[in-house]
Amino acid sequence: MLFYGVVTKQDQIRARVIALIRELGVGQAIPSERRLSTELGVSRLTLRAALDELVREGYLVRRHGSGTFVSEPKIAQQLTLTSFTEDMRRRGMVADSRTISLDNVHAGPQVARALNISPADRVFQIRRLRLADGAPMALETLHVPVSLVPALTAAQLEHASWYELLEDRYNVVIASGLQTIEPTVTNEEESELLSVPLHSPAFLFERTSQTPDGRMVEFVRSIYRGDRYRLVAELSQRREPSVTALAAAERA
Amino acid sequence: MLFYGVVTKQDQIRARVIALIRELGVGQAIPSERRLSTELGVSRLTLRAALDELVREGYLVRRHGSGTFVSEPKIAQQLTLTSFTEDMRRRGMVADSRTISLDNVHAGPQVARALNISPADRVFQIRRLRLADGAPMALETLHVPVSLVPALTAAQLEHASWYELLEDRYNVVIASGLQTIEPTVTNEEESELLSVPLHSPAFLFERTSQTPDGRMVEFVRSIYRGDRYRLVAELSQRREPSVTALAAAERA
DNA sequence: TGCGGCTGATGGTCAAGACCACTTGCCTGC
DNA sequence: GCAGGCAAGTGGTCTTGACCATCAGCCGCA
Repeated sequence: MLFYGVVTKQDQIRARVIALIRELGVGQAIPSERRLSTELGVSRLTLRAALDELVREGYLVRRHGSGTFVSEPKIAQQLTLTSFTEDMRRRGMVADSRTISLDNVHAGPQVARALNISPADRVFQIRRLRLADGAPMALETLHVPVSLVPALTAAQLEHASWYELLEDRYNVVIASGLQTIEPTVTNEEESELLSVPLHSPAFLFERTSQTPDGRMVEFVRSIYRGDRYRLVAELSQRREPSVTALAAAERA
Repeated sequence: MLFYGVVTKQDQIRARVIALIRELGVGQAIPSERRLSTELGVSRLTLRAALDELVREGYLVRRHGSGTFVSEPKIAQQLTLTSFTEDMRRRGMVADSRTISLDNVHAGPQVARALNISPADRVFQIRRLRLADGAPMALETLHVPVSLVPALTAAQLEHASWYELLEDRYNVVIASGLQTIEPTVTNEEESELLSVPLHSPAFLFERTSQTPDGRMVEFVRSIYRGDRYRLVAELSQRREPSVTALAAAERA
């Protein structure tokens, strides 16, 4: 019946529980499942499905026989974010960017395969030096089909988010992507641009991104300084959410 | 009353579906939910709960109105798992291990800080070469307080999972951990053990793990060969359209 | 021959209820 | 006063049954 997006009851419940979570403090218990389900007018199953998702995402912690509690804001899952600017912001640094070159070139075999286009198709090849707190952090080589962003200029890249530019000016929205991470060492050019000694340890990130309907948008190859950048991941056991902080807090 | 392990019906179903998946090829459809649920003698909801998990873990993909299919073996989400053996299994390789040394030593400053103990406390320092399909993949240095596993011997480490050993023999369960990842290059010793040239790119993983009540259990430092190992992360946009969609629906 | 709609099968969602396992605190009996 | 047991409340699991949304292929009509 509803044409505009299917909003399931579960999604509505999710939104209301999130609102509830915001009202409560960390460690506070939300109402019991049975109470919440009657209050919100849904079956316990539906309520649980919504809570399940919130638990998986780290908003809530369940404690069998005791209740469901608002958990510590989580930081994990660094690898789900996409924007250098956002990444640096989370790390408490100020991001900046310096465009080194912008060329209209043939895709060539590797880029063509990554973007699922013909090697003869034209792409913009953009090289940017990424700065954090004013010092070089990463060297980024971005490939994007000319057909997607025909009027792209270097000026547009300055002082503007690449993804906002895509969305606002070219109406291209990125929905998902695949990123691989390898260790490497810097070559001469990279060393010079990043201001590190030759053959310094570095991360090589390769990312492809696509629109909701599966069109490939970009292929990005980034070299991150190993001495300034590292990944952090929280690990948690299968279906054994971390009760640690809560338990400790309550003992205190 | 029931003391013996809790094996839920859902877990049994999961195991049977995984067996089914192994029999089928990538892209093949598994039986419909209704058929599977009657064949396996469980309700459709229970069956779905098991499938949900397998979908989340990447074994299956659902296609509304069409069926549920065996998906490409996925590698993503490396960072949520803890066991080398499991990691390799997911990558379709056979894991093995060779213990190089096992020593009872003082913790020293770095390990003490990681494990939150005194530098004078004694820890086992265990070095293991990790093999995948018979070839060296990683070099692991494990530190664990002697007080936690007083009777540990090298023999116990052979052909047994470290985490199973902890749980079964010493009743130590690991609930969560923190892992950092950096790029590095191999030194002489690492190069020799891993059979790679000197100064080869490699990952340096450092992990600390703790029990549900916050006791630190282990500090692990692993060097992974960069030419054989890489991380893959799927990126997906935050699931916040719920809010806007909800607003739209309520206006309708 | 082509195409459009119909139809059956599939996954997606939801309800109401039941019982189990665990936690907590009260309260009784010692 | 204290310890143990008991009971209420909580999350965990599972069932039966129902309807909706989507897909794919069949079949009849043009």
